[in-house]
Amino acid sequence: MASSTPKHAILHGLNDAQRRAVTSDAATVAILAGPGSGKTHTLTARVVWLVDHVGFRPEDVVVATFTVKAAREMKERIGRALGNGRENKIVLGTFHSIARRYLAAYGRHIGLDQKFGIADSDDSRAIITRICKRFQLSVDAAAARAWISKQKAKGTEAASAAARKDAAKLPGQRDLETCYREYQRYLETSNLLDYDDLLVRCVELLRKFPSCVSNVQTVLIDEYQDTNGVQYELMKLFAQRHQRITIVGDPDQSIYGWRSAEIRNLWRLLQEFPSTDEVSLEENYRSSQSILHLSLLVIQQDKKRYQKALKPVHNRGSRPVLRKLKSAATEAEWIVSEIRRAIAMSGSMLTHNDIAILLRSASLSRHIESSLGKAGIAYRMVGGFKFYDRAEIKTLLDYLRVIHQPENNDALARIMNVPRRGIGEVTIKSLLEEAETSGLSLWAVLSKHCRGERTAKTKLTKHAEQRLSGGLLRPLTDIRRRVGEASGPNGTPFGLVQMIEHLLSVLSFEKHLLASHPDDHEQRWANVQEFISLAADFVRDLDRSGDDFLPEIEGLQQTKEAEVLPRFLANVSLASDAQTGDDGQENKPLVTISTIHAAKGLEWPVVFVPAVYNGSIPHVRAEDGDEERRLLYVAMTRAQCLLYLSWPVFGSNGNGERNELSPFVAPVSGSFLDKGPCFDRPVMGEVARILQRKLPPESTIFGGLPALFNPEDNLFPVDPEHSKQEASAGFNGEDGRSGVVVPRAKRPRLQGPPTDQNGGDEAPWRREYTTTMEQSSAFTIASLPGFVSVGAHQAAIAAANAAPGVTQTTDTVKRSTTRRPADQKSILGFVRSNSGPARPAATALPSARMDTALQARQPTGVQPPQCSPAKQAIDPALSGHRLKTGKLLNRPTAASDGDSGKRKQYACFSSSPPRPAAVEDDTGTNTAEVEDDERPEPTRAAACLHVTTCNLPKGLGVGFRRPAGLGRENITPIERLRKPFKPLTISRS
DNA sequence: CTTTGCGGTCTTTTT
DNA sequence: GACCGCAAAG
Repeated sequence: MASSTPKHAILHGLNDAQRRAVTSDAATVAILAGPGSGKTHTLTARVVWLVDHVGFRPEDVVVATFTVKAAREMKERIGRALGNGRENKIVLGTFHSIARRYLAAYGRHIGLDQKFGIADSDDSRAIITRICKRFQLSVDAAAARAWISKQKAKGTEAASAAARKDAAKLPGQRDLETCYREYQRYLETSNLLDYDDLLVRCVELLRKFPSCVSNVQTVLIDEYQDTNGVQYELMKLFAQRHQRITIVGDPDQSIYGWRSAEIRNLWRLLQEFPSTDEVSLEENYRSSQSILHLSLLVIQQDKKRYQKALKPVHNRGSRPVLRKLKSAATEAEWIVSEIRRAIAMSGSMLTHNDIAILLRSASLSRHIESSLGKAGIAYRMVGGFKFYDRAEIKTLLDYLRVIHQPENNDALARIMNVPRRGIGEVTIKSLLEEAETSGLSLWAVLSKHCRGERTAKTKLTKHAEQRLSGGLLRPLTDIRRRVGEASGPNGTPFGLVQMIEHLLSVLSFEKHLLASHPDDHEQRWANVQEFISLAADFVRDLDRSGDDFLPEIEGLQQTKEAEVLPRFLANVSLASDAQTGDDGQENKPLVTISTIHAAKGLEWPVVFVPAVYNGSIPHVRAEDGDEERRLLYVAMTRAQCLLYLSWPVFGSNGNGERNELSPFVAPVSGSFLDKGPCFDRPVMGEVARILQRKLPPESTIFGGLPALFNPEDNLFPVDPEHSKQEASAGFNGEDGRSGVVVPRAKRPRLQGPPTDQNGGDEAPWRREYTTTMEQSSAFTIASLPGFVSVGAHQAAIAAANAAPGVTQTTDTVKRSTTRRPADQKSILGFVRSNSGPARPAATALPSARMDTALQARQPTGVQPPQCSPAKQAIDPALSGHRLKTGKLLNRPTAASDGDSGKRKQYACFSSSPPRPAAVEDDTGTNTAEVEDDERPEPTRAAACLHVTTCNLPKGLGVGFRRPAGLGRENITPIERLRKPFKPLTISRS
């Protein structure tokens, strides 16, 4: 074996199912698993396996993720495992960035100008608004934009089918189409691609010139449930040569439906690649049992979902909290008080880094940010406002874009009067119109006018003309020229940073800021400085690890991307956020505030999910209620040890509007604590075990408590309304029918006045027994004494598994089957049987083993790889994923659900984990084991406290470049491929 | 024609 | 609390 990494090292620390997924020799592998089951870890290991063990060249492996953050993390992890910087050769990134890379290299084959720019959402909005005005279209610009984006995202296959179907449709349709057409025409003349175009054009490229990807051996996709139509096509096209695809996903975490993500793509894949090896990972290594239990109670309200097993590995932990507060402001204060309490009562075992506040909308952060700020707690905000969205940064970027692409009318129009040049809105609009109707670019109109070659129809004052010519056109032309010279032999280097600095001085940018933002010009100027250092970092990282390397393919000309500027601009457009440099500010612990969407794939020991009221989750404007529920599920399953949901009873817009508890939470509200848990020794001990940390001795903890510290969560009334009889009683009606075991909501005990409860209560943390660190090893089972490292523990399990006689492995571990449990059907089978018209779901293959399931789809499996057969198999109701909760039209299972709550017979899926409350958590199975692979990276402190930037380790955002042709032996891809696959380590019967 | 000041309107999620 | 449209002053 020519493996650089020994096999056992790749597989080290993986459980059986993960191992099977990693080593599977099937061409297509689908890994379906719930949160915290090590999906990404498994995918990473498979990449390493494919490279080091199977022998694919890294540059022949494509790994696509959905978000920039995921791509960064993936790259870092692969880098750690692979070493030698080989991760830089892998074609790894978001779908959009990979597509851009291919278009930059080969785009001219499909007639794409090499210097194409990327139109961001602001650009497209502006363009579409203008088009709607000019053509007097009777459509809302925003709606048109959404429609156009949907059209593109559908993918060509679906689009052509749809086109036939609704040929004659709504009256608005015509206008929409006109708008679409004009929009595309405009983008083309400005040499711009919008986000969707990147994918669409790449599909076109790979379809017409398959040789571009002829080297690709295998394709791996993370968060597959979020792919949309085009991305699905793109995936297949990348893999067109060898059809080797590995996907990882979880239908329950599909939260991008609004961006045209299609869960259906999962069925579609299984349909089109019938011999796909399905692997499910069932152990949850992240959360405590009680967190998992409650999360499942929430997600199971969706009766149409494909149910997967999810087995907690950890101990029970403390029950999640559902806290009711008076207002959003109180809620924020309460969060601060709980953060302080948790940290203090853990003796600083927990730090701010361990805490996340996850929001449905970024705008909800206002109160929370101000409370944290008042309390002096440092935080960072992920998602929401972005660094590059700041006005001053956008202006600078627009200047850079115009330097790069003079024909970018929108950018030019935006900067024409910034800094002020005495040119108003009206003039600019008129000039833009003139440019568009005359077929010239705005730049051309202006420069011709100023040179006297052609007089613009629009009147310009002498003053404006002068400033335009001297302050805009000339300097930019000048910069452009100097960039050109720099690439010559002896030219003085005029790098990106110099360019920006030059620009700043030519524009007197600091003065401009002072004039236009007298209040906060300092902050804004600081942002500009930050921007410069970002650019410097980018240039440096480009030198170090390179970017955008695509392997050479024989007989196919690549366009080399030489210039820094276009790459910088592309990086900005495609990166969701800036990575700030390592400017001073050591690793100060920061609380994370994030949108739920941006938190996917991450985990924290302590998670707050505020604003769980109707209108926030589910959001008022949300179209798909089930998706909103999944969103809540994603948020809840980020938590490892402590989970807090909360909601303000009264809306914050003054007029005493009442909120309603989220309907996803209300039915199970009784399963929550109504206030923060008492952090006594056992509770904190469990936290420590889950996190594998050392809990300081009690003396240290109490010694460190500030004076007058309140050890309980009783600063705020449990029922802020004082009325004892309202609450959530109304929601319990459905429970019996839906079969969810819900303890009756407990009436919150009436609390005394919030202030004076301290002395009276018996101090709950002062237990009779003291559990010291040493004694706490007794919590864990004898065979694995004390706190062990993950690696050691995994090794122990592995060893135990290897020796069949040894019984000390826990039940949980032993049952970590490598396949679906006996009563869990293939996900494809699930779809099939659900789509059957009157088939009682419960009887459908009640004990289908995988083999039978496989057989079941074999006959139909041989199908033309078109989407039509797949469509047939999908229950339309399901594919829409739009079924309302509780409207369970007389399902035959309803009856069986009702009776004795032993083990629910879910319609054709597995035994599923809502563990009855009676299950003992101390069966000795739960050693403190943790898979830390999905722990968020420690992040650097922001430059200042309240900046909303996300700091990630540097050097990971950029792609990679390698001197072409270096270090590559003359082994053709084909020969590589011929290498025998390693036989499976796990026997399959 | 541009700038400034005022009042009414809305507030998802991301590449 | 930020953004748009409108009216009046420079």
